[in-house]
Amino acid sequence: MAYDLNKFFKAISDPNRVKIMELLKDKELNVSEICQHFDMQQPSVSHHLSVLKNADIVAHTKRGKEVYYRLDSICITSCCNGFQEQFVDIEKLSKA
Amino acid sequence: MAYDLNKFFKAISDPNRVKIMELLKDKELNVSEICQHFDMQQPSVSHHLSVLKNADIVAHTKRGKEVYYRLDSICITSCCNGFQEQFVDIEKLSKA
DNA sequence: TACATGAATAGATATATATCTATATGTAAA
DNA sequence: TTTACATATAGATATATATCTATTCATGTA
Repeated sequence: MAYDLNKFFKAISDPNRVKIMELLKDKELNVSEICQHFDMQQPSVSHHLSVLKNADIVAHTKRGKEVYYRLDSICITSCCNGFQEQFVDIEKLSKA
Repeated sequence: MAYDLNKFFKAISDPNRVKIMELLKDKELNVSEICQHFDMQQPSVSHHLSVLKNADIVAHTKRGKEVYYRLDSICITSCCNGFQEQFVDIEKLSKA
């Protein structure tokens, strides 16, 4: 099944999820560590993580009791580029 | 005031609005012409257009009774690129 | 095995948003 | 100067989503 671009954009259209992505920019973090940066309760953070995971924006690995999350940069790049290409004629743009 | 990236992603996270953007890919259309491609009523289409306009994704020009809408490719490009740069380390990515 | 801890899930509720109908506004033409 | 038409706005309602509390599940440890 083709990747759902709409799912990607729904996922990143929430500021708390974008903030999670920022936290994960260049390091893995587990759920508790992510929670420390928010006023939300842990289940809310877990909800946002599941939305991000469902859009393939993050991946996760369980190590012991903790679940570590990390960013999938390739997904971000391909979605952003794919969307652009869908609407922007590169040649036309370079003439502007 | 800085451009609100979240507003951009909220705007493009609705499939009907993305469809409007597709219709406007390489031509201007007025509201009635856009309506013909949807089952929604005209006020709903106007609502979506106002969301897109508010995010600077489309611009409009009134000519006589009609209001013509067109895509702002530069906004799309800069938002997609800006978002990518916020999360993706280009150098790291090219090594992958 | 019982207990403690980290994370996910369930269910309820509040908030945001998409859509509708009705109406207002602006413009051209009869 | 009325009338018709294109679009926008207002207000109501339905749907989606974010958040909360309570609970379950999984894992490690006493």
